[in-house]
Amino acid sequence: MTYVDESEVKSVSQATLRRLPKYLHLLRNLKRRGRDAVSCSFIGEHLSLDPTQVRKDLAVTGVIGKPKVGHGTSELIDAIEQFLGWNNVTEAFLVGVGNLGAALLGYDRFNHYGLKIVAAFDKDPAKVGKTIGDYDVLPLEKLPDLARRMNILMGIITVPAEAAQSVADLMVSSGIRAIWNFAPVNLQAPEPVIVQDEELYATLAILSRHLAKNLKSEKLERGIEVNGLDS
Amino acid sequence: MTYVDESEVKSVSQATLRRLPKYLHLLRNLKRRGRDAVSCSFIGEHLSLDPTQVRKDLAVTGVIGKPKVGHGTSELIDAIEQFLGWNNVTEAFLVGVGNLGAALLGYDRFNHYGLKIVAAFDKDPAKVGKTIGDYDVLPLEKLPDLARRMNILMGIITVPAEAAQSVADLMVSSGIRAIWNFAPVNLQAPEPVIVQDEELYATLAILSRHLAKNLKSEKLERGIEVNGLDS
DNA sequence: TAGATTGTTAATCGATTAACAATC
DNA sequence: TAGATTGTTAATCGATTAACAATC
Repeated sequence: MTYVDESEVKSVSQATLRRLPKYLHLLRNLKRRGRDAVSCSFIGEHLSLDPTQVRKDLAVTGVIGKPKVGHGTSELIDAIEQFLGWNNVTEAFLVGVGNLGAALLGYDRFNHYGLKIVAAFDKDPAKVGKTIGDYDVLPLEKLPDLARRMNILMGIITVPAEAAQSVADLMVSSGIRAIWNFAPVNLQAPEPVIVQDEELYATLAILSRHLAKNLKSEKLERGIEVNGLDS
Repeated sequence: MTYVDESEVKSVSQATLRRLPKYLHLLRNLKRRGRDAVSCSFIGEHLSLDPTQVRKDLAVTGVIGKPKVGHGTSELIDAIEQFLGWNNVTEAFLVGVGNLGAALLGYDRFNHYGLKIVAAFDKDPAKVGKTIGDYDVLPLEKLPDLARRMNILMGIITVPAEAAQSVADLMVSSGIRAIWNFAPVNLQAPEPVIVQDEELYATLAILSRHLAKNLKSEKLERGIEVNGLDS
């Protein structure tokens, strides 16, 4: 039995964590428009979510609302930011300066989400030394030493699938604890490192299936009697 | 009661749909290496998934395996591609030629996933007329007419959050049925259109929370007695 | 044949949703 | 005060996992 207090560092479902940025985004908009309190029903309506779910999600941050009033907008924003650590900046290294990598380097909005990419690396000698936006592309060999010295905890992988695991290994052995992986492969990493895949093709699959199904339905409907009564 | 046969056009959980591209990617690799049959346990091991889950997922495509052998690699690949409609090319329009939009335009791998971006649009007159990779950036006003004439069913939104809903509305009114949304907002679209958000910040939230939690644990551990026994 | 693997039914688990007392 | 909204406990729902007979 360890004495790391679970109420202090409790585990929250990924589903909840994924919704928190949506709340944050909405709340920031509301605040900008001068709204200083908001109910969970209001949030739910705007994000197409069940109000009870909103309430439960927000509860993980520790905020307490006022009956009949709701939650203070600023208070809620602060609570979510603190819960996600977005009140502090996390510095990250990015490896793989292709199209996608370059796009992320140029993405200036990450600073609202606690993230700052501080260096970019590539294995390809043709890319090393080039400048992309504000970044000089560094050789991959320099990553371990720099990561240690700068105490970098987050790595972003935007290399082709084949190279992704070896980059992950390098990151892990350099002290990186959290990996944001854009390559379409299952990466292995030992505790306490976590890997999160950005599965572009997963999203595409849902859209593609929707269209494929529609086409099929239409064909069927053309051949088969359909009446409009439901049930 | 409609006579659209549910066994032909059945509904599959999003979780399953999201895993199909992973299977596909692995299977293509295996095929390339000359493997012509594969068991669900093997797939599960490589993707860190329960073998029963793999079996159920693959069942939606209609493939039938052989006891003791597994499934034919090529057969499985074909089945998944057909199920997702990736055996045919879906043509898509992209709106918003910023960093991310440009990256997607330059992404040459989509053709393995049934997608072809055929035109790029932007509202900003400064960007219209420019060439990005193989694409001439067209003015947004041209989208409706072109979409109708080319029978475009998929739209990709890479504009800022504020502009996303109006772009979505334009797409919907131009006959587009599936929207891949990279802007961090909840978009509304009427049936039978579906919107899928690519929630970059959702993934980031999970990673950030992991790091924030780690830091907290470490602080706690420094102050509080911890012993290594579990349970 | 023996046993690896299939497909399917049942059990478990966790997340979402509903119900409701507490309260500003 | 009355009622909108909270926080929480219980019910529902769906997805994952386990169990097992069928079979090449």
